[in-house]
Amino acid sequence: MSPRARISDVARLAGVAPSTVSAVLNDVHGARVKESTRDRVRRAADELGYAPNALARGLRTRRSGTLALISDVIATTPYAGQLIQGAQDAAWEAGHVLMVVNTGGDAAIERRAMAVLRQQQVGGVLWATMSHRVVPAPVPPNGTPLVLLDARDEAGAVPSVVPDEEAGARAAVAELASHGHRRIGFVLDRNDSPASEGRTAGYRDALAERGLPVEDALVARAQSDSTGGEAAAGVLLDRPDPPTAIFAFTDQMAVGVYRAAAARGLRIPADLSVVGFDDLAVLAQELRPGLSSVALPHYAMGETAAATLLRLVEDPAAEVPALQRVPTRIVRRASVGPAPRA
Amino acid sequence: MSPRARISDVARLAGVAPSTVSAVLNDVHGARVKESTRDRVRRAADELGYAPNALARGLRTRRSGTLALISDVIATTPYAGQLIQGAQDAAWEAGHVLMVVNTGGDAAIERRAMAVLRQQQVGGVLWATMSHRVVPAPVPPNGTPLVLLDARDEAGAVPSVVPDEEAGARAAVAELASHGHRRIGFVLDRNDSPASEGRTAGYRDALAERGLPVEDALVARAQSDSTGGEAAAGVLLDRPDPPTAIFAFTDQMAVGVYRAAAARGLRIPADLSVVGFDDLAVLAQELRPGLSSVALPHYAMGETAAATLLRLVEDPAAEVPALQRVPTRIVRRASVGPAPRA
DNA sequence: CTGAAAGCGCTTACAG
DNA sequence: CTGAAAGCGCTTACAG
Repeated sequence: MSPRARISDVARLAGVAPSTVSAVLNDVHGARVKESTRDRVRRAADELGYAPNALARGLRTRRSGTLALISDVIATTPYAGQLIQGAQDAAWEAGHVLMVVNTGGDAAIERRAMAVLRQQQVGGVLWATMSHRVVPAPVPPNGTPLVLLDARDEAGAVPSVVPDEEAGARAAVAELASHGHRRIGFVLDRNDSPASEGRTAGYRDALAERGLPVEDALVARAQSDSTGGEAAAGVLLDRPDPPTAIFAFTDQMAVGVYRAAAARGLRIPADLSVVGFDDLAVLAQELRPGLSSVALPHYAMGETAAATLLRLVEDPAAEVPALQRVPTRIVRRASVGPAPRA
Repeated sequence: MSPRARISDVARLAGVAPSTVSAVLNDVHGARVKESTRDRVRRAADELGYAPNALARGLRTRRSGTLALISDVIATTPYAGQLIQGAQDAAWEAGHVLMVVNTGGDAAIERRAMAVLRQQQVGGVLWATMSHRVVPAPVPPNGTPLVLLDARDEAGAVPSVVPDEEAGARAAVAELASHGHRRIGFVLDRNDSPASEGRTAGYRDALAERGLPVEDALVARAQSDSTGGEAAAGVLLDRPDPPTAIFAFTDQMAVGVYRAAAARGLRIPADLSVVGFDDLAVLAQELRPGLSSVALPHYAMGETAAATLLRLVEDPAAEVPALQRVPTRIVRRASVGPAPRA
């Protein structure tokens, strides 16, 4: 077994031709081989520890059994690596292996990556960003199926998989409203990203559906960190008719909401309820009280994107949805309580 | 260009034999080809958008140009995905592509993974855990080089790359001592991991080197989260001769130290200085004051491990260090101040 | 200075 | 029911 066994070694040991070994081991449909011969072949393969050479097979069949994931960076956001895990698991399930390459956002590296992956004959490529963005559609190797992950292309021509920002925001508002809150504030960042737009739409819709006030005085924007969150929450809390609950654009902004509340002698959740977004467990569960938050479905997005890509790999003409929004999930901790009596 | 160009297409267009194309495009050392012929070949390759088929090349040369990274899970710890990024960058730099597979810690999946990677003819495998552990040495595909990442095998027979826990702890103590602290406490978890042992050793050595007190009364163990950190710090702070500074085993335990201090009316850093470990930016930078912390070198570890593996891939008999400890780095924020006057 | 031949390890029609 | 042949797209001696 030192030099790896080849199919011809198995054939010789079993006393058959290589083509018979191939037919048996691959369970070729319609191949008529006596059961006793099959047994001999399988035993010989076992004995030699035979495993087919994927390069030779791929060369012949024109299917390498590989998928690739190209991303700008991995894990700038703490749990975004789950995108890779989900994609890998789905690829693996389907008998594929996943190659990863990071471009650091550099267009030249990205072109080289596409070229190298083409040489490697990857069956398809997943193109991911580590936070939901709209991007110019990348150019895949000639004829290679492509799916965008956590990104949407400007033209909408490439199938893409993104988090359902809107539903996430609606769930946050629902959580607050179900505890009797009527004046629900929203603290968000200053960028015009799909995340901002989606969450804003979800927030307003959820309020409107319930007949709750949708007022500009309930929304404040600031930079997307705890300092910004503190400032924005301060603005809302200092208004004449302040909210009794605040939905924060991110958990980091929610940290600022906690600070703004503390500075004003407001207790959470007795005086103010808070829901964040992202579910950065390491942060949300260490706050006191623990922060309820809407979790981004990184793993599921990776899985969905890989599954979509695989359908395209099997059949390039397959109909796949242009845009799949993957549901978020709300993680309840202790930052939401009943609305205080007016 | 619809069907991909093959080397024979380039040869035909350039009016030479495929072997000449191969020699030119691969810059084969010692191949005598007229400069004018080289030009013709290169122009033809360009014109056809020719890129060699890595499967065919790998089959012939017995080098697939791929490396693999097997890990239990990715990104349970927020920034551990950087391990992958570092490994990928190093592999890429050397003209290799990185395949990843997650086993979820399942031994059966791991065996299958090794088998599949062997079929894929990977040149070498990186075996990673997402937090420094001692493990039974995994069995790589026959003759394939193996390097452990963030893990050490029981027998010490496999080259491995780990963080320098000891130096990290020494740096934390040095940071505190340089601000005049003499009674420096240590709050750690209850597991007997390489991390616990290394950081404990570093803490004691650094103290001893400086002639500072090394006392059991300055060390408290508890579970590895903020609740544990709070309890352990409470024990230390309530003792007759409490520390003026605390080194926490993790940032999460440091959060508990902050709470214990607040509960006792101690301000950070005026009354108590704190240094954490892990540098979970999302947490450390959101605390008030920002937490100084020892950062784990995930990216550098990934790079180092891949570089080591590549040496083994080039030359299986290469001498590589059995154990490489990668330096940590201290990230200063605002939780360390001068020791209060006694 | 360049080309023809063999072969890497498979699978796929096809013949018998 | 099974085997011989061809070929996937390269690279590597080797011949001239």
